[in-house]
Amino acid sequence: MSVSLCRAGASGASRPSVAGISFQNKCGTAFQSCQNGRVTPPPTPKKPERRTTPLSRERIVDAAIDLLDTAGESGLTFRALSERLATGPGAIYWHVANKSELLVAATNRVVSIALAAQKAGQPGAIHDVALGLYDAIEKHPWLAPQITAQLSHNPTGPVTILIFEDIGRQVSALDVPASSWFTATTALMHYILGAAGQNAANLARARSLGPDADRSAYMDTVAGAWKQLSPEDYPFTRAVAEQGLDHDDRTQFLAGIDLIITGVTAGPPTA
Amino acid sequence: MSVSLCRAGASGASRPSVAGISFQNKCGTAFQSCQNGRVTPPPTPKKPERRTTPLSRERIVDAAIDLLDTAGESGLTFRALSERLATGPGAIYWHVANKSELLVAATNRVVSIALAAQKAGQPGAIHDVALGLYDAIEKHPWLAPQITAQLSHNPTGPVTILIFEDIGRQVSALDVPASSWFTATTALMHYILGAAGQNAANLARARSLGPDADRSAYMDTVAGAWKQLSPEDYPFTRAVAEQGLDHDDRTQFLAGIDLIITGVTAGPPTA
DNA sequence: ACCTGAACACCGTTCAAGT
DNA sequence: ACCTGAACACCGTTCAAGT
Repeated sequence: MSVSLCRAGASGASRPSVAGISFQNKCGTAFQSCQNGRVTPPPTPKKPERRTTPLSRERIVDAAIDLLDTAGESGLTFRALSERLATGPGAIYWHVANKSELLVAATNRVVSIALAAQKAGQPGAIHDVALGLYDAIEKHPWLAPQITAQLSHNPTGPVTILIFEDIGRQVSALDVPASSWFTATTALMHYILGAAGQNAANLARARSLGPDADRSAYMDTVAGAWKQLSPEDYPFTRAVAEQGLDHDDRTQFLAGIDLIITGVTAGPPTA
Repeated sequence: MSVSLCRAGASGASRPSVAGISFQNKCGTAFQSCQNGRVTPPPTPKKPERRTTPLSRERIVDAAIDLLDTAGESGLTFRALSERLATGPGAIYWHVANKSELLVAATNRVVSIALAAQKAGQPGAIHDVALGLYDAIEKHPWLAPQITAQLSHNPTGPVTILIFEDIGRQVSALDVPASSWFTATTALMHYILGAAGQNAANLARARSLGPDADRSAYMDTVAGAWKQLSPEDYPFTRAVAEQGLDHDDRTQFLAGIDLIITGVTAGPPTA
Protein backbone atom coordinates (compact mmCIF):
# COMPACT_ATOMS: atom_id res chain seq x y z
CA MET A 1 0.00 0.00 0.00
CA SER A 2 2.45 2.61 1.11
CA VAL A 3 4.56 3.61 -1.81
CA SER A 4 7.57 5.39 -0.47
CA LEU A 5 7.86 7.97 -3.18
CA CYS A 6 5.31 9.00 -5.73
CA ARG A 7 7.72 10.20 -8.39
CA ALA A 8 6.67 9.52 -11.95
CA GLY A 9 4.50 6.74 -10.65
CA ALA A 10 1.84 9.41 -10.41
CA SER A 11 1.73 9.37 -14.18
CA GLY A 12 1.08 5.66 -14.09
CA ALA A 13 -2.38 6.04 -15.54
CA SER A 14 -0.94 6.92 -18.91
CA ARG A 15 1.24 3.85 -18.85
CA PRO A 16 -1.17 0.94 -18.52
CA SER A 17 0.40 -2.25 -17.30
CA VAL A 18 -1.50 -4.33 -19.77
CA ALA A 19 -2.29 -7.92 -19.02
CA GLY A 20 0.78 -9.70 -17.88
CA ILE A 21 3.20 -7.84 -20.11
CA SER A 22 5.96 -6.72 -17.84
CA PHE A 23 7.79 -3.68 -19.01
CA GLN A 24 11.22 -5.01 -18.34
CA ASN A 25 12.39 -3.81 -21.67
CA LYS A 26 12.83 -0.24 -20.65
CA CYS A 27 15.25 0.65 -23.38
CA GLY A 28 14.35 3.64 -25.48
CA THR A 29 16.33 4.70 -28.48
CA ALA A 30 18.35 7.79 -29.09
CA PHE A 31 20.58 8.90 -31.85
CA GLN A 32 24.15 9.32 -30.89
CA SER A 33 25.54 12.77 -30.62
CA CYS A 34 26.25 14.49 -33.89
CA GLN A 35 28.86 17.15 -33.41
CA ASN A 36 28.55 19.09 -36.63
CA GLY A 37 30.46 22.14 -35.56
CA ARG A 38 28.12 24.97 -36.37
CA VAL A 39 24.49 24.05 -36.01
CA THR A 40 22.92 27.47 -35.62
CA PRO A 41 21.68 27.38 -32.03
CA PRO A 42 17.89 27.64 -31.84
CA PRO A 43 16.75 31.11 -30.72
CA THR A 44 16.47 30.32 -27.04
CA PRO A 45 14.29 32.96 -25.34
CA LYS A 46 17.19 34.45 -23.37
CA LYS A 47 17.10 31.98 -20.48
CA PRO A 48 14.61 33.47 -18.01
CA GLU A 49 16.19 33.64 -14.58
CA ARG A 50 13.60 31.46 -12.95
CA ARG A 51 10.46 29.90 -14.35
CA THR A 52 7.14 31.45 -13.37
CA THR A 53 4.71 28.66 -14.27
CA PRO A 54 5.24 25.42 -12.36
CA LEU A 55 6.60 22.37 -14.10
CA SER A 56 4.16 19.76 -15.32
CA ARG A 57 4.29 16.62 -17.36
CA GLU A 58 2.45 18.39 -20.12
CA ARG A 59 4.83 21.33 -20.27
CA ILE A 60 7.78 18.97 -20.27
CA VAL A 61 6.40 16.98 -23.17
CA ASP A 62 5.71 20.21 -25.06
CA ALA A 63 9.27 21.34 -24.59
CA ALA A 64 10.59 17.92 -25.55
CA ILE A 65 8.69 17.96 -28.84
CA ASP A 66 9.95 21.42 -29.51
CA LEU A 67 13.52 20.43 -28.83
CA LEU A 68 13.18 17.33 -30.97
CA ASP A 69 11.82 19.39 -33.84
CA THR A 70 14.46 22.08 -33.72
CA ALA A 71 17.54 20.19 -32.60
CA GLY A 72 16.86 16.66 -33.77
CA GLU A 73 16.97 13.40 -31.90
CA SER A 74 20.38 14.08 -30.44
CA GLY A 75 19.18 17.49 -29.30
CA LEU A 76 16.79 16.09 -26.73
CA THR A 77 18.87 16.10 -23.59
CA PHE A 78 17.77 16.37 -20.01
CA ARG A 79 20.20 19.21 -19.60
CA ALA A 80 19.02 21.10 -22.67
CA LEU A 81 15.45 20.39 -21.70
CA SER A 82 15.85 21.62 -18.15
CA GLU A 83 17.61 24.73 -19.36
CA ARG A 84 14.72 25.50 -21.67
CA LEU A 85 12.36 24.93 -18.76
CA ALA A 86 14.55 26.93 -16.39
CA THR A 87 15.15 24.10 -13.93
CA GLY A 88 17.73 21.58 -12.97
CA PRO A 89 17.86 18.22 -14.72
CA GLY A 90 16.64 16.46 -11.61
CA ALA A 91 13.35 18.30 -11.58
CA ILE A 92 12.16 16.58 -14.72
CA TYR A 93 12.39 13.22 -13.03
CA TRP A 94 9.62 14.18 -10.68
CA HIS A 95 7.16 14.24 -13.56
CA VAL A 96 8.65 11.71 -15.93
CA ALA A 97 10.24 8.39 -15.07
CA ASN A 98 13.06 8.55 -17.59
CA LYS A 99 13.98 9.53 -21.13
CA SER A 100 12.29 6.51 -22.61
CA GLU A 101 8.97 7.44 -21.09
CA LEU A 102 9.39 11.00 -22.25
CA LEU A 103 9.96 9.84 -25.79
CA VAL A 104 6.88 7.65 -25.64
CA ALA A 105 4.79 10.54 -24.36
CA ALA A 106 6.06 12.88 -27.06
CA THR A 107 5.42 10.31 -29.78
CA ASN A 108 2.01 9.53 -28.41
CA ARG A 109 1.03 13.18 -28.36
CA VAL A 110 2.09 13.87 -31.94
CA VAL A 111 0.56 10.69 -33.32
CA SER A 112 -2.73 11.26 -31.51
CA ILE A 113 -3.07 14.71 -33.00
CA ALA A 114 -2.15 13.49 -36.46
CA LEU A 115 -4.71 10.71 -36.39
CA ALA A 116 -7.46 12.80 -34.82
CA ALA A 117 -7.32 15.15 -37.77
CA GLN A 118 -8.88 12.88 -40.35
CA LYS A 119 -12.53 11.81 -40.73
CA ALA A 120 -13.54 8.21 -40.52
CA GLY A 121 -15.20 5.74 -42.80
CA GLN A 122 -15.37 7.71 -46.01
CA PRO A 123 -14.03 6.45 -49.32
CA GLY A 124 -10.45 7.53 -49.59
CA ALA A 125 -10.25 7.30 -45.83
CA ILE A 126 -7.12 5.20 -46.05
CA HIS A 127 -5.47 7.99 -47.97
CA ASP A 128 -6.47 10.38 -45.21
CA VAL A 129 -4.98 8.25 -42.48
CA ALA A 130 -1.85 7.61 -44.51
CA LEU A 131 -1.37 11.26 -45.36
CA GLY A 132 -2.06 12.27 -41.79
CA LEU A 133 0.86 10.16 -40.66
CA TYR A 134 2.94 11.17 -43.65
CA ASP A 135 2.55 14.85 -42.87
CA ALA A 136 3.23 14.39 -39.19
CA ILE A 137 6.40 12.46 -39.95
CA GLU A 138 7.51 15.08 -42.44
CA LYS A 139 6.98 17.77 -39.84
CA HIS A 140 8.72 15.79 -37.10
CA PRO A 141 11.61 13.86 -38.66
CA TRP A 142 12.33 12.06 -35.39
CA LEU A 143 8.88 10.51 -35.44
CA ALA A 144 9.31 7.57 -37.79
CA PRO A 145 12.27 6.00 -35.99
CA GLN A 146 10.50 6.54 -32.69
CA ILE A 147 7.31 4.89 -33.81
CA THR A 148 9.21 1.95 -35.24
CA ALA A 149 11.19 1.51 -32.05
CA GLN A 150 8.07 1.65 -29.92
CA LEU A 151 6.31 -0.82 -32.18
CA SER A 152 9.17 -3.21 -31.55
CA HIS A 153 9.74 -2.55 -27.88
CA ASN A 154 6.15 -2.48 -26.81
CA PRO A 155 3.56 -4.02 -29.16
CA THR A 156 0.84 -3.44 -26.62
CA GLY A 157 1.79 0.16 -25.97
CA PRO A 158 -0.39 3.17 -26.72
CA VAL A 159 1.43 4.28 -29.86
CA THR A 160 1.30 0.85 -31.45
CA ILE A 161 -2.39 0.41 -30.84
CA LEU A 162 -3.31 3.91 -31.91
CA ILE A 163 -1.80 3.39 -35.33
CA PHE A 164 -2.80 -0.23 -35.77
CA GLU A 165 -6.39 0.51 -34.86
CA ASP A 166 -6.69 3.50 -37.12
CA ILE A 167 -5.26 1.86 -40.21
CA GLY A 168 -7.05 -1.38 -39.48
CA ARG A 169 -10.42 0.29 -39.23
CA GLN A 170 -10.08 1.50 -42.80
CA VAL A 171 -8.97 -1.92 -43.91
CA SER A 172 -11.98 -3.58 -42.35
CA ALA A 173 -14.20 -1.13 -44.21
CA LEU A 174 -12.82 -2.55 -47.44
CA ASP A 175 -14.70 -5.48 -48.86
CA VAL A 176 -12.23 -8.18 -47.86
CA PRO A 177 -12.45 -11.26 -45.66
CA ALA A 178 -11.54 -10.73 -42.03
CA SER A 179 -8.82 -13.33 -42.35
CA SER A 180 -6.72 -10.95 -44.38
CA TRP A 181 -7.18 -7.98 -42.07
CA PHE A 182 -4.04 -8.52 -40.09
CA THR A 183 -1.79 -9.01 -43.10
CA ALA A 184 -3.23 -6.01 -44.89
CA THR A 185 -3.00 -3.71 -41.90
CA THR A 186 0.52 -4.81 -41.16
CA ALA A 187 1.65 -4.29 -44.72
CA LEU A 188 0.10 -0.84 -44.87
CA MET A 189 1.56 0.16 -41.54
CA HIS A 190 5.09 -0.86 -42.39
CA TYR A 191 4.92 0.77 -45.79
CA ILE A 192 3.56 4.02 -44.40
CA LEU A 193 6.18 4.26 -41.68
CA GLY A 194 9.01 3.24 -43.95
CA ALA A 195 8.15 5.42 -46.91
CA ALA A 196 7.18 8.44 -44.84
CA GLY A 197 10.31 8.12 -42.76
CA GLN A 198 12.42 7.92 -45.87
CA ASN A 199 10.76 11.00 -47.27
CA ALA A 200 11.26 12.96 -44.08
CA ALA A 201 14.93 12.05 -44.02
CA ASN A 202 15.37 13.05 -47.65
CA LEU A 203 13.71 16.36 -47.01
CA ALA A 204 15.86 17.03 -43.98
CA ARG A 205 19.01 16.24 -45.89
CA ALA A 206 17.92 18.32 -48.87
CA ARG A 207 17.51 21.26 -46.54
CA SER A 208 20.86 20.72 -44.92
CA LEU A 209 22.52 20.98 -48.33
CA GLY A 210 21.56 24.62 -48.36
CA PRO A 211 18.27 26.46 -48.44
CA ASP A 212 18.49 26.93 -52.19
CA ALA A 213 18.40 23.21 -52.93
CA ASP A 214 14.88 21.83 -52.72
CA ARG A 215 13.71 18.27 -52.53
CA SER A 216 13.52 17.54 -56.23
CA ALA A 217 17.02 18.89 -56.79
CA TYR A 218 18.18 16.54 -54.09
CA MET A 219 16.41 13.60 -55.68
CA ASP A 220 18.28 14.41 -58.88
CA THR A 221 21.50 14.22 -56.91
CA VAL A 222 20.58 10.78 -55.64
CA ALA A 223 19.66 9.62 -59.12
CA GLY A 224 22.97 11.04 -60.31
CA ALA A 225 24.86 9.01 -57.75
CA TRP A 226 23.01 5.89 -58.74
CA LYS A 227 23.90 6.41 -62.37
CA GLN A 228 27.57 6.12 -61.47
CA LEU A 229 27.11 2.54 -60.36
CA SER A 230 28.60 -0.25 -62.43
CA PRO A 231 26.01 -1.54 -64.92
CA GLU A 232 27.05 -5.16 -64.38
CA ASP A 233 26.63 -5.11 -60.62
CA TYR A 234 23.67 -2.80 -60.31
CA PRO A 235 21.54 -3.01 -63.46
CA PHE A 236 18.27 -2.45 -61.67
CA THR A 237 19.23 0.56 -59.59
CA ARG A 238 20.80 2.16 -62.64
CA ALA A 239 17.71 1.52 -64.73
CA VAL A 240 15.50 3.12 -62.12
CA ALA A 241 17.84 6.10 -61.86
CA GLU A 242 17.78 6.44 -65.62
CA GLN A 243 14.02 6.86 -65.74
CA GLY A 244 14.39 9.51 -63.06
CA LEU A 245 13.10 9.58 -59.52
CA ASP A 246 9.62 10.87 -59.05
CA HIS A 247 9.59 14.48 -58.00
CA ASP A 248 6.18 14.53 -56.42
CA ASP A 249 6.67 12.74 -53.19
CA ARG A 250 3.01 12.59 -52.21
CA THR A 251 1.73 10.94 -55.37
CA GLN A 252 4.66 8.57 -55.20
CA PHE A 253 3.72 7.75 -51.63
CA LEU A 254 0.06 7.23 -52.45
CA ALA A 255 0.97 5.01 -55.39
CA GLY A 256 2.44 2.60 -52.89
CA ILE A 257 -0.70 2.73 -50.76
CA ASP A 258 -2.86 1.98 -53.78
CA LEU A 259 -0.60 -0.85 -54.82
CA ILE A 260 -1.13 -2.54 -51.46
CA ILE A 261 -4.87 -1.91 -51.48
CA THR A 262 -5.07 -3.46 -54.91
CA GLY A 263 -3.31 -6.49 -53.56
CA VAL A 264 -5.74 -6.71 -50.67
CA THR A 265 -8.89 -6.45 -52.72
CA ALA A 266 -7.64 -8.67 -55.54
CA GLY A 267 -7.20 -11.51 -53.09
CA PRO A 268 -4.47 -14.14 -52.97
CA PRO A 269 -3.02 -15.09 -56.37
CA THR A 270 -2.91 -18.85 -56.07
CA ALA A 271 -5.09 -20.02 -53.21
CA MET B 1 48.50 15.60 -51.89
CA SER B 2 50.19 15.10 -48.57
CA VAL B 3 47.64 13.79 -46.16
CA SER B 4 49.05 14.28 -42.72
CA LEU B 5 47.63 11.15 -41.16
CA CYS B 6 46.26 8.10 -42.81
CA ARG B 7 43.99 7.02 -39.97
CA ALA B 8 40.72 5.53 -41.09
CA GLY B 9 41.15 7.43 -44.31
CA ALA B 10 42.93 4.30 -45.42
CA SER B 11 39.58 2.63 -45.44
CA GLY B 12 38.31 5.38 -47.67
CA ALA B 13 37.80 3.00 -50.56
CA SER B 14 34.95 1.33 -48.74
CA ARG B 15 33.32 4.66 -48.18
CA PRO B 16 32.83 6.05 -51.68
CA SER B 17 32.18 9.74 -51.86
CA VAL B 18 29.52 9.30 -54.49
CA ALA B 19 28.83 12.06 -56.93
CA GLY B 20 28.41 15.29 -55.12
CA ILE B 21 26.80 13.80 -52.04
CA SER B 22 28.79 15.14 -49.17
CA PHE B 23 28.68 12.98 -46.12
CA GLN B 24 28.12 15.76 -43.67
CA ASN B 25 25.42 13.76 -42.00
CA LYS B 26 27.71 11.52 -40.08
CA CYS B 27 25.22 10.64 -37.41
CA GLY B 28 24.76 6.98 -36.73
CA THR B 29 22.23 5.61 -34.34
CA ALA B 30 22.65 3.81 -31.09
CA PHE B 31 20.29 2.59 -28.47
CA GLN B 32 20.65 4.25 -25.16
CA SER B 33 22.11 2.28 -22.37
CA CYS B 34 19.81 -0.28 -20.82
CA GLN B 35 20.92 -1.02 -17.32
CA ASN B 36 18.93 -4.12 -16.55
CA GLY B 37 20.80 -5.17 -13.50
CA ARG B 38 21.85 -8.71 -14.21
CA VAL B 39 22.47 -9.38 -17.84
CA THR B 40 24.52 -12.55 -17.66
CA PRO B 41 27.93 -11.36 -18.81
CA PRO B 42 28.96 -13.10 -22.06
CA PRO B 43 31.58 -15.78 -21.49
CA THR B 44 34.60 -13.61 -22.14
CA PRO B 45 37.62 -15.81 -22.79
CA LYS B 46 39.35 -14.78 -19.56
CA LYS B 47 40.81 -11.55 -20.94
CA PRO B 48 44.06 -12.61 -22.58
CA GLU B 49 46.89 -10.49 -21.25
CA ARG B 50 47.83 -9.13 -24.61
CA ARG B 51 46.51 -9.92 -28.05
CA THR B 52 48.60 -12.09 -30.31
CA THR B 53 47.10 -11.35 -33.73
CA PRO B 54 47.35 -7.73 -34.82
CA LEU B 55 44.26 -5.60 -35.01
CA SER B 56 42.57 -5.15 -38.35
CA ARG B 57 39.40 -3.61 -39.65
CA GLU B 58 38.06 -7.05 -40.37
CA ARG B 59 38.71 -8.39 -36.90
CA ILE B 60 37.14 -5.30 -35.40
CA VAL B 61 34.00 -5.69 -37.46
CA ASP B 62 33.83 -9.35 -36.51
CA ALA B 63 34.03 -8.52 -32.84
CA ALA B 64 31.47 -5.74 -33.24
CA ILE B 65 28.95 -8.11 -34.81
CA ASP B 66 29.57 -10.59 -32.05
CA LEU B 67 29.06 -7.97 -29.39
CA LEU B 68 25.92 -6.71 -31.08
CA ASP B 69 24.51 -10.21 -31.24
CA THR B 70 25.24 -11.13 -27.66
CA ALA B 71 24.84 -7.83 -25.84
CA GLY B 72 22.47 -5.92 -28.07
CA GLU B 73 22.71 -2.47 -29.55
CA SER B 74 23.62 -0.89 -26.26
CA GLY B 75 26.31 -3.50 -25.75
CA LEU B 76 28.46 -2.24 -28.58
CA THR B 77 30.84 0.08 -26.83
CA PHE B 78 34.34 1.08 -27.77
CA ARG B 79 35.43 0.09 -24.32
CA ALA B 80 33.73 -3.30 -24.40
CA LEU B 81 34.98 -3.82 -27.91
CA SER B 82 38.56 -2.95 -27.08
CA GLU B 83 38.46 -5.18 -24.03
CA ARG B 84 37.31 -8.08 -26.16
CA LEU B 85 40.09 -7.29 -28.59
CA ALA B 86 42.61 -6.80 -25.80
CA THR B 87 43.49 -3.23 -26.66
CA GLY B 88 42.76 0.28 -25.59
CA PRO B 89 39.78 2.12 -27.00
CA GLY B 90 42.02 4.43 -28.97
CA ALA B 91 43.47 1.61 -31.03
CA ILE B 92 40.20 0.99 -32.80
CA TYR B 93 40.24 4.48 -34.21
CA TRP B 94 43.24 3.65 -36.27
CA HIS B 95 41.20 1.21 -38.35
CA VAL B 96 37.73 2.72 -38.13
CA ALA B 97 36.80 6.38 -38.28
CA ASN B 98 34.06 6.29 -35.65
CA LYS B 99 31.20 4.26 -34.28
CA SER B 100 28.92 5.21 -37.13
CA GLU B 101 31.31 3.79 -39.69
CA LEU B 102 31.71 0.65 -37.62
CA LEU B 103 27.97 0.15 -37.56
CA VAL B 104 27.77 0.63 -41.30
CA ALA B 105 30.53 -1.90 -41.85
CA ALA B 106 28.88 -4.45 -39.56
CA THR B 107 25.52 -3.98 -41.25
CA ASN B 108 27.06 -4.18 -44.66
CA ARG B 109 28.84 -7.40 -43.84
CA VAL B 110 25.76 -9.16 -42.49
CA VAL B 111 23.48 -7.96 -45.28
CA SER B 112 25.96 -8.96 -47.97
CA ILE B 113 26.17 -12.47 -46.62
CA ALA B 114 22.42 -12.76 -46.29
CA LEU B 115 21.79 -11.66 -49.84
CA ALA B 116 24.60 -13.70 -51.34
CA ALA B 117 22.94 -16.86 -50.05
CA GLN B 118 20.01 -16.97 -52.43
CA LYS B 119 19.90 -17.85 -56.13
CA ALA B 120 18.77 -15.35 -58.67
CA GLY B 121 15.99 -15.18 -61.24
CA GLN B 122 14.05 -18.29 -60.37
CA PRO B 123 10.32 -18.28 -59.69
CA GLY B 124 9.85 -17.70 -56.02
CA ALA B 125 13.05 -15.72 -56.05
CA ILE B 126 11.36 -12.86 -54.24
CA HIS B 127 10.53 -15.23 -51.46
CA ASP B 128 14.18 -16.22 -51.29
CA VAL B 129 15.41 -12.66 -51.04
CA ALA B 130 12.73 -11.79 -48.52
CA LEU B 131 13.43 -14.81 -46.37
CA GLY B 132 17.15 -14.23 -46.61
CA LEU B 133 16.69 -10.83 -45.04
CA TYR B 134 14.07 -12.14 -42.65
CA ASP B 135 16.38 -14.80 -41.30
CA ALA B 136 19.33 -12.45 -41.02
CA ILE B 137 17.22 -9.96 -39.10
CA GLU B 138 15.93 -12.68 -36.82
CA LYS B 139 19.46 -13.80 -36.13
CA HIS B 140 20.71 -10.25 -35.57
CA PRO B 141 17.95 -8.26 -33.88
CA TRP B 142 19.95 -5.03 -34.17
CA LEU B 143 19.91 -5.30 -37.94
CA ALA B 144 16.51 -3.92 -38.87
CA PRO B 145 16.86 -0.61 -37.02
CA GLN B 146 20.35 -0.26 -38.42
CA ILE B 147 19.29 -0.83 -42.00
CA THR B 148 16.40 1.59 -41.65
CA ALA B 149 18.66 4.26 -40.17
CA GLN B 150 21.20 3.81 -42.92
CA LEU B 151 18.50 3.94 -45.57
CA SER B 152 17.49 7.30 -44.17
CA HIS B 153 20.89 8.73 -43.46
CA ASN B 154 22.58 7.66 -46.62
CA PRO B 155 20.36 6.66 -49.56
CA THR B 156 23.39 6.26 -51.78
CA GLY B 157 25.29 4.16 -49.28
CA PRO B 158 26.31 0.54 -49.80
CA VAL B 159 23.65 -1.01 -47.59
CA THR B 160 20.82 0.86 -49.25
CA ILE B 161 21.90 -0.07 -52.74
CA LEU B 162 22.60 -3.68 -51.89
CA ILE B 163 19.06 -4.23 -50.71
CA PHE B 164 17.34 -2.04 -53.25
CA GLU B 165 19.15 -3.71 -56.12
CA ASP B 166 18.46 -7.21 -54.92
CA ILE B 167 14.77 -6.76 -54.34
CA GLY B 168 14.39 -4.66 -57.45
CA ARG B 169 15.96 -7.26 -59.65
CA GLN B 170 13.26 -9.73 -58.68
CA VAL B 171 10.60 -7.11 -59.26
CA SER B 172 11.87 -6.37 -62.74
CA ALA B 173 11.68 -10.08 -63.51
CA LEU B 174 7.97 -9.89 -62.86
CA ASP B 175 5.81 -9.05 -65.83
CA VAL B 176 5.10 -5.45 -64.93
CA PRO B 177 5.78 -2.11 -66.62
CA ALA B 178 9.04 -0.45 -65.67
CA SER B 179 7.12 2.57 -64.47
CA SER B 180 5.93 0.64 -61.44
CA TRP B 181 9.33 -0.79 -60.54
CA PHE B 182 10.24 1.88 -58.08
CA THR B 183 6.93 1.81 -56.24
CA ALA B 184 6.89 -1.96 -56.05
CA THR B 185 10.48 -2.26 -54.88
CA THR B 186 9.99 0.44 -52.28
CA ALA B 187 6.83 -1.14 -50.93
CA LEU B 188 8.45 -4.55 -50.70
CA MET B 189 11.55 -3.17 -49.04
CA HIS B 190 9.68 -1.28 -46.37
CA TYR B 191 7.40 -4.20 -45.68
CA ILE B 192 10.27 -6.65 -45.40
CA LEU B 193 12.27 -4.47 -43.05
CA GLY B 194 9.28 -3.53 -40.95
CA ALA B 195 7.75 -6.96 -40.62
CA ALA B 196 11.05 -8.77 -40.14
CA GLY B 197 12.15 -6.22 -37.57
CA GLN B 198 8.90 -6.63 -35.72
CA ASN B 199 9.29 -10.38 -35.70
CA ALA B 200 12.84 -10.21 -34.44
CA ALA B 201 11.79 -7.91 -31.62
CA ASN B 202 8.92 -10.19 -30.67
CA LEU B 203 11.20 -13.16 -30.62
CA ALA B 204 13.75 -11.40 -28.48
CA ARG B 205 11.11 -10.31 -26.01
CA ALA B 206 9.56 -13.76 -25.92
CA ARG B 207 12.96 -15.15 -24.98
CA SER B 208 13.51 -12.56 -22.32
CA LEU B 209 10.29 -13.65 -20.62
CA GLY B 210 11.99 -16.90 -19.78
CA PRO B 211 13.35 -19.78 -21.84
CA ASP B 212 10.19 -21.77 -21.31
CA ALA B 213 7.97 -19.27 -23.12
CA ASP B 214 8.25 -19.59 -26.87
CA ARG B 215 7.13 -17.23 -29.57
CA SER B 216 3.58 -18.46 -29.98
CA ALA B 217 2.99 -18.29 -26.24
CA TYR B 218 4.16 -14.73 -26.38
CA MET B 219 1.84 -13.91 -29.25
CA ASP B 220 -1.01 -15.22 -27.14
CA THR B 221 0.04 -12.81 -24.43
CA VAL B 222 -0.11 -9.93 -26.87
CA ALA B 223 -3.51 -11.02 -28.12
CA GLY B 224 -4.61 -11.29 -24.52
CA ALA B 225 -3.56 -7.72 -23.85
CA TRP B 226 -5.42 -6.54 -26.92
CA LYS B 227 -8.57 -8.25 -25.77
CA GLN B 228 -8.59 -6.05 -22.68
CA LEU B 229 -9.03 -2.93 -24.79
CA SER B 230 -12.33 -1.09 -24.70
CA PRO B 231 -14.62 -2.34 -27.51
CA GLU B 232 -15.85 1.15 -28.28
CA ASP B 233 -12.43 2.69 -28.75
CA TYR B 234 -10.60 -0.23 -30.29
CA PRO B 235 -13.05 -2.42 -32.18
CA PHE B 236 -10.61 -3.41 -34.88
CA THR B 237 -7.68 -4.38 -32.69
CA ARG B 238 -10.02 -6.38 -30.48
CA ALA B 239 -11.54 -8.16 -33.44
CA VAL B 240 -8.13 -9.13 -34.73
CA ALA B 241 -7.09 -10.34 -31.29
CA GLU B 242 -10.28 -12.38 -31.09
CA GLN B 243 -9.47 -14.34 -34.22
CA GLY B 244 -6.03 -15.00 -32.73
CA LEU B 245 -2.62 -13.95 -33.95
CA ASP B 246 -0.99 -16.22 -36.43
CA HIS B 247 1.46 -18.55 -34.80
CA ASP B 248 3.53 -19.31 -37.85
CA ASP B 249 5.57 -16.21 -38.35
CA ARG B 250 7.07 -17.18 -41.69
CA THR B 251 3.82 -17.92 -43.49
CA GLN B 252 2.41 -14.74 -42.02
CA PHE B 253 5.41 -12.85 -43.33
CA LEU B 254 5.17 -14.38 -46.78
CA ALA B 255 1.46 -13.63 -46.92
CA GLY B 256 2.37 -9.96 -46.82
CA ILE B 257 4.91 -10.39 -49.59
CA ASP B 258 2.34 -12.13 -51.76
CA LEU B 259 -0.21 -9.45 -51.04
CA ILE B 260 2.14 -6.81 -52.39
CA ILE B 261 3.11 -8.89 -55.40
CA THR B 262 -0.55 -9.36 -56.20
CA GLY B 263 -0.96 -5.61 -56.09
CA VAL B 264 1.97 -5.14 -58.42
CA THR B 265 0.87 -7.63 -61.03
CA ALA B 266 -2.80 -6.69 -60.87
CA GLY B 267 -1.93 -3.14 -61.88
CA PRO B 268 -3.47 0.11 -60.69
CA PRO B 269 -7.16 -0.14 -59.74
CA THR B 270 -8.54 2.98 -61.39
CA ALA B 271 -6.05 4.35 -63.91
C1' DA C 1 52.82 2.21 -38.98
C1' DC C 2 50.38 1.02 -35.30
C1' DC C 3 49.14 1.01 -30.55
C1' DT C 4 48.46 2.84 -25.52
C1' DG C 5 45.73 4.86 -22.03
C1' DA C 6 44.81 9.09 -19.70
C1' DA C 7 41.95 12.95 -20.46
C1' DC C 8 37.96 15.71 -22.33
C1' DA C 9 33.40 16.84 -23.01
C1' DC C 10 29.60 15.05 -22.86
C1' DC C 11 25.41 11.75 -21.34
C1' DG C 12 21.20 9.74 -18.19
C1' DT C 13 20.17 9.25 -13.62
C1' DT C 14 20.30 9.63 -8.48
C1' DC C 15 19.80 11.74 -4.20
C1' DA C 16 20.70 14.51 -0.11
C1' DA C 17 19.22 18.78 0.80
C1' DG C 18 16.26 22.59 0.44
C1' DT C 19 11.39 25.10 0.12
C1' DA D 1 4.76 18.14 -2.80
C1' DC D 2 7.98 19.72 -5.64
C1' DC D 3 12.43 21.42 -6.86
C1' DT D 4 17.79 22.08 -6.78
C1' DG D 5 22.27 20.95 -8.35
C1' DA D 6 26.30 18.36 -7.24
C1' DA D 7 27.81 13.79 -7.98
C1' DC D 8 28.12 9.08 -10.17
C1' DA D 9 28.88 5.96 -13.67
C1' DC D 10 28.99 5.81 -17.87
C1' DC D 11 29.73 7.29 -23.16
C1' DG D 12 32.48 8.54 -27.90
C1' DT D 13 36.50 10.62 -29.19
C1' DT D 14 41.18 12.77 -29.05
C1' DC D 15 45.97 12.89 -28.64
C1' DA D 16 50.59 13.02 -26.67
C1' DA D 17 53.50 9.52 -26.01
C1' DG D 18 55.34 5.14 -26.82
C1' DT D 19 57.12 0.91 -29.90
